[in-house]
Amino acid sequence: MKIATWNVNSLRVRLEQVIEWLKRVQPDVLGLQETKMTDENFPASAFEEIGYTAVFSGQPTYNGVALISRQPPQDITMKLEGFSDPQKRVLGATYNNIRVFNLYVPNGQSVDSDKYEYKLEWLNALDSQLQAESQTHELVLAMGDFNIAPEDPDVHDPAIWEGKVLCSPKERAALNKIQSAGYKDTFRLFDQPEKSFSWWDYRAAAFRRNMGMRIDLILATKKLS
Amino acid sequence: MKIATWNVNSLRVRLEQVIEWLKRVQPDVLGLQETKMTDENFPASAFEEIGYTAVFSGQPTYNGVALISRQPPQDITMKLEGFSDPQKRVLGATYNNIRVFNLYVPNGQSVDSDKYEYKLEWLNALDSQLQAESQTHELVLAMGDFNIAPEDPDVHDPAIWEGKVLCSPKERAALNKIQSAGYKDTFRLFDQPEKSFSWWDYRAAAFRRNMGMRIDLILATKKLS
DNA sequence: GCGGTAGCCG
DNA sequence: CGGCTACCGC
Repeated sequence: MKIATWNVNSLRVRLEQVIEWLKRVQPDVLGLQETKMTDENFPASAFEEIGYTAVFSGQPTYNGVALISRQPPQDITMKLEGFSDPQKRVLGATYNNIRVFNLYVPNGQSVDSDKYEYKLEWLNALDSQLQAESQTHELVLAMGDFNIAPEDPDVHDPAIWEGKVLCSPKERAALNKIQSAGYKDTFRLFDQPEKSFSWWDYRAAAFRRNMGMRIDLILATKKLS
Repeated sequence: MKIATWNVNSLRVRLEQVIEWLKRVQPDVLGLQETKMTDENFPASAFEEIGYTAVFSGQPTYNGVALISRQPPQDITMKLEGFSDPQKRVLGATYNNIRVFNLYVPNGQSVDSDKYEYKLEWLNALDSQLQAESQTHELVLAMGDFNIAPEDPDVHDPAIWEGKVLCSPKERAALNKIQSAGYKDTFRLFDQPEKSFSWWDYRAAAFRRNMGMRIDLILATKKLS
């Protein structure tokens, strides 16, 4: 199984690149975040034409997630249990006995904002969900844009980012709680080059200088990892 | 002398096409309307690079006129005498003893709007200006987006447009007044194909069906015409 | 910086 | 519809 995650920041704008990437890389499952489109507008046929199935949970302007897969998804869920949220950030589905969660964790804006509190509550609900899932499924995978850099090696300049949103202790503690319940950060199961990042801020021309962070993660239960 | 007029609806967006057109057609003078840019942003160097001089009178978002020419402009004016107007719709300049006015006549929106009254007042001031110009210059040319279809043959469907803005009697009377003072509608000095238009509404896919109007005009004093 | 929205104008 | 201005989020 080949499983991947991609924050597309508008699927309408990025569709052509996503289709080309799928044709080239041929993953079994691809999780998309920030599709930024309603379900009525979702370009399902573009994926069908190249042999993929899509499930999606979207809204206008913000958020929106999708799972693109070779096999049809089963037991689809679009929310975190017991956490009422109009924002579309969760898509769970089962493929061949692997329970897959595609997640767009709230960004949190800054540690002193309401959005940060929402992020922490959301992560708490995610922890509950993933704990429950690992009770009922041996093979669980949780991937997506976590908007958390797990540790300092995941940050281009830890001193600058210390305590800031994406790196703050409470977020990292929330992620640690999930991990200590058995979910492994799969990227760290193997040796990796230094300064391996998944996100670079548009605003600072950060990509050119590799001033990035690793905030997109694929977690997996022990058995799966 | 080859003289032309073009409502560009944003010179920033249309610049490349304007430059290519100038290189191909090589007019002596080109009047642009709806440049939609401030003078600070005007791309004067793009014209200089291909051997043209530009004068311009712009504002943010709306209106804005420019004259592009081989020869440098003389006796530049940017207003109608005795008509105070923050909107940048007028550019006059002299080239080789030809007095040229580039005009973006107000659209008027609808005959029952304040903008229609403004259009009529503006046209009255234009008449005064052009009368005065023809006293002091034998060769006067007034071109641009007049937002008036002079006569029914200039309208794809005169019945639909009867009495409406762009065709209403008061506008046509204002234009007739200018014409009867000696300014000729140069397009009608020669035989022309039926349904020759200069503008088609974006909104109704009007271009595809040639549902246009001739509202962009080049008027010239008798001696010049 | 690069996505998105909404409203204004012609 | 296709420009514009604004603002929002990351």
